[in-house]
Amino acid sequence: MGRGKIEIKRIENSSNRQVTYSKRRNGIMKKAKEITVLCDAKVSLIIFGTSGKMHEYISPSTNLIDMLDAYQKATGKKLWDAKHENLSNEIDRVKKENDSMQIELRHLKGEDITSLNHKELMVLEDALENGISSIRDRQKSLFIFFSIFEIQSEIVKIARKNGQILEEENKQLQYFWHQQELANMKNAVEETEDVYHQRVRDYQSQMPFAFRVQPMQPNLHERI
Amino acid sequence: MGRGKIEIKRIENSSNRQVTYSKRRNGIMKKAKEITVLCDAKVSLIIFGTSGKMHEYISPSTNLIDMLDAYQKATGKKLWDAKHENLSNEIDRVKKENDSMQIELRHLKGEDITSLNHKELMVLEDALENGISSIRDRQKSLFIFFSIFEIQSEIVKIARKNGQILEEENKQLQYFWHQQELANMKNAVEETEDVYHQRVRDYQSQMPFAFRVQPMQPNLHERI
DNA sequence: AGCTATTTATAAAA
DNA sequence: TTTTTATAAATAGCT
Repeated sequence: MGRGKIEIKRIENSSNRQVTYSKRRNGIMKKAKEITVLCDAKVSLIIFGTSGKMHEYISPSTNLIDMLDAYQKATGKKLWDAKHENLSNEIDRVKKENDSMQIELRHLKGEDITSLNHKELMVLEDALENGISSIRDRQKSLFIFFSIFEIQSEIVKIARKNGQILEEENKQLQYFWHQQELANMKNAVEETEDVYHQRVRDYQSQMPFAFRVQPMQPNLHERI
Repeated sequence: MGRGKIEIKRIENSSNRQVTYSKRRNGIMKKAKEITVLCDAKVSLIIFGTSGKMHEYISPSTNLIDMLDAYQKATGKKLWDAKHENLSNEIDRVKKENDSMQIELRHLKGEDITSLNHKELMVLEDALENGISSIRDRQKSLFIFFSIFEIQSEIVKIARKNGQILEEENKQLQYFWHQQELANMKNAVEETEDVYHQRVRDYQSQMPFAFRVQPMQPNLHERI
C-alpha cells in the first residue's frame, strides 16, 4: 500500500526506516483503538523503536496490570510471580520464626505446657528461674541506687542542719547529682517512686549491710 | 476499506462483530510482525476478545518480561512492584511482631533488662512466677501419674508374688495399662524416665500424702 | 471460510 | 516530521 510494493524485511536506509516506523506505528495504534471500539476487545500494545522510545496503547476499559493478570491466567506463564516467590518465602520464614517464638513465649508463661515432657519442663523451669533471679538482681541493684541517692540526700540534709554547707553549695551538689546520676538512671527511676516504699521492705532484708538505709526523710520524692 | 465505510463505534450485531474482530485481529498481528521486521521495533501485543480468549504477539527479539521491565523503566509506573508492596508490608509487619516477641522473650529470660523500670520489672517477675508455678504444677501432676503407675506395678508384683494373679491375667493387665494409659501419657513419658528418680526427691516432699510412694522396685523402666 | 468492491494505510517524494 | 499522492493492503458486506 504505497507507491510501490515492499518486501517485509529490515529497511536498511535508516531515515526511511524511521519514517516507516513512525507511520506504521501510528497505523497500528489506530487499528488497536478501532478494534477496541468496534469489537469490545481489550488490547495492550507496547512498542519500542530502535531509539528506545516507547509508545503504548491500552484499551480504556482496562489497564496493563489487569491485562497481565489475565495474560498469566490465560497462559499459565509466570511474569512477576518469580519475583514474588522470594518475598513469599521470606514471609513464610519470618512467620515460622514468629510461631515458634509465640510457642516459646506461651511456654514461658506456663501456657500450653501439657504437651511437654518432664525434660522439657525442667529446661523451661531452669530458664524461668534464671530469668526471675536476673530480674531480682536488677531490682536489688535499682534499690542500691536508690539507697545511695537517699544517703547522699541525708548527708546533705545533715550538713545543712549543721551549717557546714552553704545553701549555694548545697544547690550545686544537688545539681551535680541531677546531671551525673539522674541522667543515667532516668529510665530506671521512671514510675518507680510510687512503688519505692512498698518494695523497700521486700529487699531491705536482702541488702548488703553497708547499703542498708534507715531513711530519716522517707518522702524523698518531694525533693527530686 | 471495505464495501462500505463504517463508523468507528461498537458493532451491535454480534456475529458481525465477531467476524470483524477476527479479521482485524489478524490484521493487527500482521502489522505488528511487519513493523518488527521492517523497523527493528520491539512489540508486545496482547488482545482479549469478548469471549475471553487471548491472542498475543511478542517480537522474537525480546520477551514479555523484558518488555515490561523496559516499560517500567520508561514510564516509571509500577506494575508488579505494586503487588510487591503488599508483600513487603506484610513482611515488615511480621518482622515487627517478631522483634517485639524477641524482646519479650529476652526479658522473660532475664536479658536486656537494664532498660526496664521497677514497675516493668515487677510485671515481668509476676509473669515468671506464674509461669514457674504452672510448670511446677504440671510436673507435680506428671509425678502423680508416675506414682499411680508405679503403685499399679507394685500391686501387680505383690499379687504375682502371692500367686493371686496368674501369669496370663497379669499379661492382660499389663496390656490394659499399655493401651489405656500409656497412649495418653506417651508424650509426657518420653525421655522422662532418665530423670525420674532424680526428681522424685524434689517433688516427693510436696506430694499429697496419699500419692507418696516408696518404690519396692525402683527400676520401673525395665518393665515398660 | 472465500470473494471483491471499496476504504484505508502507507511508500516514495517533496 | 508532515503532506501529498499513487498504489498496495485491509476489510465490510455478501455468499
